[in-house]
Amino acid sequence: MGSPMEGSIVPCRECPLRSLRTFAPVSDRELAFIQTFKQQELDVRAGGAIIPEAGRSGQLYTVLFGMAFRYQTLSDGRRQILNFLFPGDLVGLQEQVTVESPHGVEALTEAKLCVFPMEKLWDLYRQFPQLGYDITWLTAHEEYVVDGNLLTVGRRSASERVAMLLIHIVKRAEAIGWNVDGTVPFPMTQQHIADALGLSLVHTNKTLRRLEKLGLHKLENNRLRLLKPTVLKRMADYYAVPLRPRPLI
Amino acid sequence: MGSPMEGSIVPCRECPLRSLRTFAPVSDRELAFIQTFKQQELDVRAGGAIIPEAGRSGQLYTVLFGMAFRYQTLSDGRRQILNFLFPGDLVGLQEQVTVESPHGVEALTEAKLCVFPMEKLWDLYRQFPQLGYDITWLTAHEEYVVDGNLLTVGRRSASERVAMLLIHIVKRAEAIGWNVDGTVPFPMTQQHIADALGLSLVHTNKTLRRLEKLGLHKLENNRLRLLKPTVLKRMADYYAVPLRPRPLI
DNA sequence: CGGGAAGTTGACGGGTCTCAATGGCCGTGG
DNA sequence: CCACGGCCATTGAGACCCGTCAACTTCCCG
Repeated sequence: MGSPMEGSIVPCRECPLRSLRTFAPVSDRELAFIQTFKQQELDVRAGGAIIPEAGRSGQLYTVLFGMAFRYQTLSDGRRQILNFLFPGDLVGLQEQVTVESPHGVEALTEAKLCVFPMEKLWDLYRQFPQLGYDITWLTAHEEYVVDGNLLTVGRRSASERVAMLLIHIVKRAEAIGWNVDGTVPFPMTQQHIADALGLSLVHTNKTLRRLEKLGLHKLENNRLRLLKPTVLKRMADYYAVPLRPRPLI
Repeated sequence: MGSPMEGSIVPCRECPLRSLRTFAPVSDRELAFIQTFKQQELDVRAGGAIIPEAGRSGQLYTVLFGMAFRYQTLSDGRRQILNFLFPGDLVGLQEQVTVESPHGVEALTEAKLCVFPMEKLWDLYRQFPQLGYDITWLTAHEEYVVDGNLLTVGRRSASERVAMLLIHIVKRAEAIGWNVDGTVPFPMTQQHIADALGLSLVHTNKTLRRLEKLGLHKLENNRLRLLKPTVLKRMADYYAVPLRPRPLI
């Protein structure tokens, strides 16, 4: 998943993500603006907080490398993971909506994020309407992902939920070239999976083991391999939706 | 909830929603543009489809009056309601993200919607950056709502879910002046509630009855009255989050 | 080696689901 | 006018999926 380069900030024109086909190209002018928009970088360790659940950060973040997740908790500690974040994902916009932070964001692995100041967001909309539209697009896309998670948690059985999660993780990982030799990184603990799927830890474990014993997938060394993707997709009632090329800011 | 005015289109400068304090003011220039952006109006009966779950509409909609809901279904018919739509809510943006429609939108009551063509969306971003930002805001806000629903469905018990729904409906209804004499419109059937909360119809019924017998709320004539809002809020672990003034397009 | 986090497994209880039957309301048509 | 059918709400009984409790193992890192 890469490692942080201490001391030096990655210039946007050399951003390793842009060379991926997943991301739509940008003009030189736009790229130059994004470079000025990028205020700094944020390095976090695995398990570190990116946005605390209480309080405001007043900033936007794009995941540069590593994985993270958005979550919300009840006062007695029950936690729901809203979605997982991959490189290229934008976080922090929802803070514009509420006065307090509506959710927490935590790193799943060691990660690096590009930091953008909210104050310059207005310049972006005024000077580069296309980038403004791209931000809307990214927000709508994230909502689309959360919609899917809500369908999963609300209407799928435990096995179906786990199957869905496995497929989804692989799909997102593949989009950014993380499929190496048929396996993708899988840094989540079973507690993360349980919190994402609305299940208990114990039941998550049993369901995972059952699917693994059925030979549908294999989890080893924090990497995931789908052995029978077709069966998993049928089980989850999954069908791929073609996406437009994705903007990157 | 008002009734449709056959034959005549509501001019944006006379939009009955704008006089509500819930919505942020706009400049005259912006209002004039919104007027040209508004292509037509769409009238739907209760239960009618606004956006079919398959296929694309290629348009944006703002609810002018009435209620609706977004949903997604599995191939065997299981349905999850993603969120309820109130006047002022914007729908249709997510279609930009996928090639096919990611969700269906259905009217809950007789309703009227303002229709905007996607093609002119680009003009909006270029000529009126503030409106572009507003659209992002509305999208982020809807995601914030869906986030909350995901927490509810994933981590709250049946009673807690029902309590949460009741509070949420009242809050949204009050924001647009629908609180009359301590009651708000409640057009959903128990099947809608079940599909929104990820519960079965039978269990939804029993839970509703239990809370009602406890004297926490009263449902009558398709209107809802909260009798013990404090108890309901404690039960749901609800706490109000202050929102910024809301844009209206 | 020691200790804590993560994973695994069994037993048991309970919350929720499914099946089934009934009654109320209302629009339709005979 | 009333019979009828369909949708919605209500309620009971039983099954089952999933949660909780508890104990143990494995893994990892200091």
